[in-house]
Amino acid sequence: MSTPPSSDKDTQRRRAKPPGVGNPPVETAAAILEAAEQLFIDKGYAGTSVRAIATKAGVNLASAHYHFGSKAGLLGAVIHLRVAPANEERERRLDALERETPNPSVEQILEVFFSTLALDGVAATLPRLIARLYGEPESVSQPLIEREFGAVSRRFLAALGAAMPDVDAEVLAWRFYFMIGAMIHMLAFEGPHTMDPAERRSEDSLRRLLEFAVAGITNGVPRAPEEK
Amino acid sequence: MSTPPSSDKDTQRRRAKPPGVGNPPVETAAAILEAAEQLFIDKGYAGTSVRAIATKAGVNLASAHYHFGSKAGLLGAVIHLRVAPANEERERRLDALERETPNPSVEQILEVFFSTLALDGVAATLPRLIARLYGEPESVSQPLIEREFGAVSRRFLAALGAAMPDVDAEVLAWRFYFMIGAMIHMLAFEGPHTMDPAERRSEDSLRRLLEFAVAGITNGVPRAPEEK
DNA sequence: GGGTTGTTCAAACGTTCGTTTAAATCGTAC
DNA sequence: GTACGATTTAAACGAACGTTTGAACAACCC
Repeated sequence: MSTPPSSDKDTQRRRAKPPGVGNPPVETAAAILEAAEQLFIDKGYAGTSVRAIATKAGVNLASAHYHFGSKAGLLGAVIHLRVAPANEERERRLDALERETPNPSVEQILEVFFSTLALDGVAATLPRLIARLYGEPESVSQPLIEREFGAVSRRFLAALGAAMPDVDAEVLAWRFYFMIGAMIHMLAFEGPHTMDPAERRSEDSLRRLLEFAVAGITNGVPRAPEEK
Repeated sequence: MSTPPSSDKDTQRRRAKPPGVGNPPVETAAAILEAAEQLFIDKGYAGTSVRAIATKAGVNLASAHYHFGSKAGLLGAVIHLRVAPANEERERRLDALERETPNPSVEQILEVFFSTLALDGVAATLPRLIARLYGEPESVSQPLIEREFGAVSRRFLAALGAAMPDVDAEVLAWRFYFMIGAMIHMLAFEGPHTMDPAERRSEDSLRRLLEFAVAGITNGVPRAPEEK
């Protein structure tokens, strides 16, 4: 059952092993991560079995525990693999914006925040992965969310606060938090028209989301005061 | 193991049966629904076992299948039990608004939409239940979402369209959909400050959500044209 | 009373779960 | 070539899963 037939029938499985040639260890771990990511997205964490991951990756069942310790550890690794680079890029772009523009507008800040959703390498999976993470019970999701998003959220919240000095910090935090909800929702579920996952990250969708978010965050007063 | 000790120690369990006195059937089904609802909220659908539900409800394991056919059927029943009354009330209130006000504003319409979140009898559980439902894989959630929310969503979308005749229908649908995301997010997760579940439905939270939604839906042009 | 219907019960069905084990196999350094 | 650490393997662990079964039980009609 667990020995795949000699004919590797599709691209889903890891390369068929030439007899006697071992695979570099990194490949097994990478294959597990990739398969786990896809399945977590499609079925959720509780709905995905380690066996299904191992089968999809074309590796032995025990390899998942060997490399990642446990199913929960595997989830953490999958999340971190995708989220960390995207967040680093987010911060890098915000740094650049603040360097080039003395008083960046809310729209500019949010554009940076959303732009990473369309990054190559993360765009194909990250958004839905995040959305799924938020859908898990809080005991699973909360520690990971804080670990992965805590710092970057505070960073952007501070930048928005600087762009809107008249808005109370707590009020702003609420609006930011609603905005996150709108984003997660767009990434996770079908829009008003049926969309395939690629469509969900299209320029068009992101532009609409940006427009909505700017209006909500500024409460319909999009222009930052020219001078304070 | 499955026979509870004679001392019914808390309110969680069904009433201890006086020997020889059968319970009306409705009580068993209701106890199952109540327990299932709580567990689906806390652990999600895949994360909840029928055994856990039966134990929490203080009923036999087989009763869940007897009354609801399957675990999926039980989920459907739980969702419908809470959602249907809330949606009926939503439509009733919208009817009343449209009857009393010739051209209701976006804010008035959204206030009606959100107000049912604070209804007695549904407020304690419905919001988190909805949020959890949205977190499940689409194969589980999508049919239920369409069945339970399809009609009422189209109804409110039409009302919003009437209040904003200048806005393209597709654009409005997107904004409505973002708004749903913000709502779900607020109901499901901790806000910018740690909240207990009751806090999530407080007047304060709903007011902030309403403000955000009005700004987003109108794109910062809250006033409907006085006359067209 | 007997028969019928609806419900609850303990027990078990086969399957799948996350995890562990111990042997086999690898590349590499000696 | 042999010893060694790192990795993969087949197999099994006990537990939990959704579901089914058939007997017991309660209440009602006649």
